[in-house]
Amino acid sequence: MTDTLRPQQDALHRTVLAWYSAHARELPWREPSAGPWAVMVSEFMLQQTPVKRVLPMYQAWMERWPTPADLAAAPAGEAVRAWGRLGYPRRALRLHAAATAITEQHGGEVPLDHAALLALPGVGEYTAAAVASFAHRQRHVVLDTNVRRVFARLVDGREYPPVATTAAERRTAAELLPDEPETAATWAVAVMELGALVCTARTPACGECPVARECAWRRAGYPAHDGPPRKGQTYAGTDRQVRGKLLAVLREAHGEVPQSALDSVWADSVQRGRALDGLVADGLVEPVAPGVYRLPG
DNA sequence: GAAACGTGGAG
DNA sequence: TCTCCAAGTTT
Repeated sequence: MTDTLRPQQDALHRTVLAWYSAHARELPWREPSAGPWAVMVSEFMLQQTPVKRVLPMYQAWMERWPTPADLAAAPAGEAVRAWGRLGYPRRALRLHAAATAITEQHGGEVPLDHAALLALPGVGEYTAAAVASFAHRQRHVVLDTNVRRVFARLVDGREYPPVATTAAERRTAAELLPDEPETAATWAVAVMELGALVCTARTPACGECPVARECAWRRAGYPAHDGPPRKGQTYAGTDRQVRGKLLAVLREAHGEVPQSALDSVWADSVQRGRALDGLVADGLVEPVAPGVYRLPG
């Protein structure tokens, strides 16, 4: 950062960090006792999934598999089953695969290095940065949907960030990131928390916002989002819904499942077959004999 | 870069 | 009821 902006940034940092220390939620993966594995598990579960729904699954998961080696020792299908209705079950498979890689290639310890984290199954740019920052207290740009929205409003004066992450967003986040690693790590989670609790997507609580006075969006009079419409997702009638129904049957039946049990959840046999093939291709379902399926061993 | 990938709660 | 959205990753 430039020297002229430094006093301004220091003030911003202090304000947000003070807000965080007063308002941060107490979440199990933020406890001092939570190690890198706990952080990694929480990050996988939190991908596109609200905290409220993650909490109970997370608790059960960590009790059952307290270390990567514990999870790696279990069949992948057990991970898929324990994932329950969290959604995007491929995450369970990838978390299991990540645990296996950590056990076999990293001596059972979650890697410290951002690049090594990124190489793990299911770990993308965000999750690698989050684990390196939150668990290992390193300095990284952590850009999730909350942070992008906060900066879009605070810095760019827009209601929402662009559809896809841009270089400009990365630059903004990098410039605002405190120099000291420990401070940067807390700043990252603090901005995220601000986006989750105050600077929310639907109805932001600007009256509670510690940086409202500095907010470009507020200064501009809260202009409504203009750009291209934000992607809406349809679900009813899609292959996704069928996959969900099929996998639910497999999860709840402990053991092998006959074709007839799967046939009963969706009438359209063409779509049903396509969905089942997809699940098998993804490794979420294992054919054990003609017309017999189960979760992967 | 677009599209696929689950599920449930809130407004 | 129906749309929007939630700590993204992979192909």
